[in-house]
Amino acid sequence: MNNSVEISKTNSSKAVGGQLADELAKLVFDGSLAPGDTLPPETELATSYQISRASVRSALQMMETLGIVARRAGRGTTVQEFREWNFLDGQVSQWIADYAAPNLGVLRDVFEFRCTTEPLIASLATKRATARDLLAMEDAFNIMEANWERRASLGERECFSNADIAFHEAIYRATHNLVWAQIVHILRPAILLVIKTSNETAEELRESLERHRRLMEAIRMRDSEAAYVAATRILSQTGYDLGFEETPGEKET
Amino acid sequence: MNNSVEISKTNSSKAVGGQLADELAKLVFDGSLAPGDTLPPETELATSYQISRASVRSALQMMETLGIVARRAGRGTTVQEFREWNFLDGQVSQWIADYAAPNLGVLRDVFEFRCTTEPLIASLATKRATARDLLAMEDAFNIMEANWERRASLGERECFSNADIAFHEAIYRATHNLVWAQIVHILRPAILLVIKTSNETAEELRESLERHRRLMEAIRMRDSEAAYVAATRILSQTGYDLGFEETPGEKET
DNA sequence: TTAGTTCAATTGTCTGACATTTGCAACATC
DNA sequence: GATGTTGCAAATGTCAGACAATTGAACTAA
Repeated sequence: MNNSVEISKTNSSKAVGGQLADELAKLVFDGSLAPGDTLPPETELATSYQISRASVRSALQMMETLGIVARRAGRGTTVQEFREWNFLDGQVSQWIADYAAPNLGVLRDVFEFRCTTEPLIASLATKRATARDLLAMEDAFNIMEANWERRASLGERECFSNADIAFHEAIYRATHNLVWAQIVHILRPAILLVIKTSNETAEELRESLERHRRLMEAIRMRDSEAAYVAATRILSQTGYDLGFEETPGEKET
Repeated sequence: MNNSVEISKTNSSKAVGGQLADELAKLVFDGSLAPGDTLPPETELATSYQISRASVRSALQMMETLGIVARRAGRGTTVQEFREWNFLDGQVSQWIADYAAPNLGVLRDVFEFRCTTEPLIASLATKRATARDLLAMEDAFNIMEANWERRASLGERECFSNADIAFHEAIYRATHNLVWAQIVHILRPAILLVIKTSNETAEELRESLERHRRLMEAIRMRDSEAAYVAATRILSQTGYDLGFEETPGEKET
């Protein structure tokens, strides 16, 4: 195996084991390695990437803990089925966001999950949000607002999408419930997918911003029903952008 | 440090690293090691448990990946804050079930989460459940029914609680959504807590069984509203058993 | 005071060896 | 031929010892 990527001990903030985990995760998430496939043995990975077997084991141990691969003495390391992947972990969702093909089945499930839960989360947030939570939402919203015109250009797009993610994260955290706070990780790949997939016009983006503003205001005013509706509308538009729903969802009273 | 538990290479199905991870997890989850505390250095753990440093590192790597500890070169290994723990992971929730004090704050959040979501999950399950899903629910229910009388005795209690867990798991899985399927892991510590905490009479247990039966029937009949109500009632009783709610929740029409 | 230096402690990495597990093939036995 | 046994090769698991890199604190000098 000839690898295009060098793993360096000094030229990276990450440890060697972590770098190899990134490389292997890329292969798994972009489909080069499918569930059931067997990875090269540790010794081969070590010589191939020119690192020690200890570092290889560190990487594989990490991926095993995250449910992505399974290791058995004497047999080797095999890629696990999707359902075994711990994709509510922050590292895994980051890998999905970075490497996964946009049509990964998980992402449709994530959208359905958001449709079911986010209106309730928004509603719950109206009852729990502190000043600090509102500030986090407002900060994120302001960055979105300041960058929406430049969403088309690739450089600024990341700035906008990070703010979009931060906005929704802030709502999850405003529930002050540890379970919702964990689930927040799935937002990153989910929202990045929308932005990569959809090709919204300037007018549509302005409307999207307005929907976010309404949700934020509803939470600020502790208006539970309004927050529920506002969250539903944002997701309805998201579903339309992803091609999951027919109507843009702006027709309700 | 003198350890009461031996770590053996042969007398256990688990690898040495995994055994040490269990030991350290016990210390963390029962409160002997609090967030912010520093663990002994790797070399000390190695001599203390009489295993190699490689195995110690394997254990610590696992706990780091699960968000329970953080390691920094030169500084050592410290216990992370609760919110960093990846308690939607199966291993972590198992540790919570096995070692955590029943008053762990997370468990209250888990209960709130269940109250918000399980009626919706039950409702969704009515639309998705396959024959195989119904079978899994029925199998679990039958085991509960066969063991409810013996719930009091400690030996049989585990049999009942495992069936209880399996019953609720089956409903989550019946959504055929990967996200809900991941979240299923929090059920084990949550349900074990109820069984450990509450001291139900035989009559109350019979009523609990009846509530479960109604939920199962509602899902079988694809009656979305009935499933929603049935799930709500089970949780209402659960909240009462845990001391979170006032009324047993059987008064609705 | 402040900036730089040294130093001890700890995790990160490397190397090489051996132990254990696993599946399979060859073989022996009935 | 069917079946049980043995031996072997491949892979992960564990061990031991050494060195590298990182960090923070104590120390020193301008």
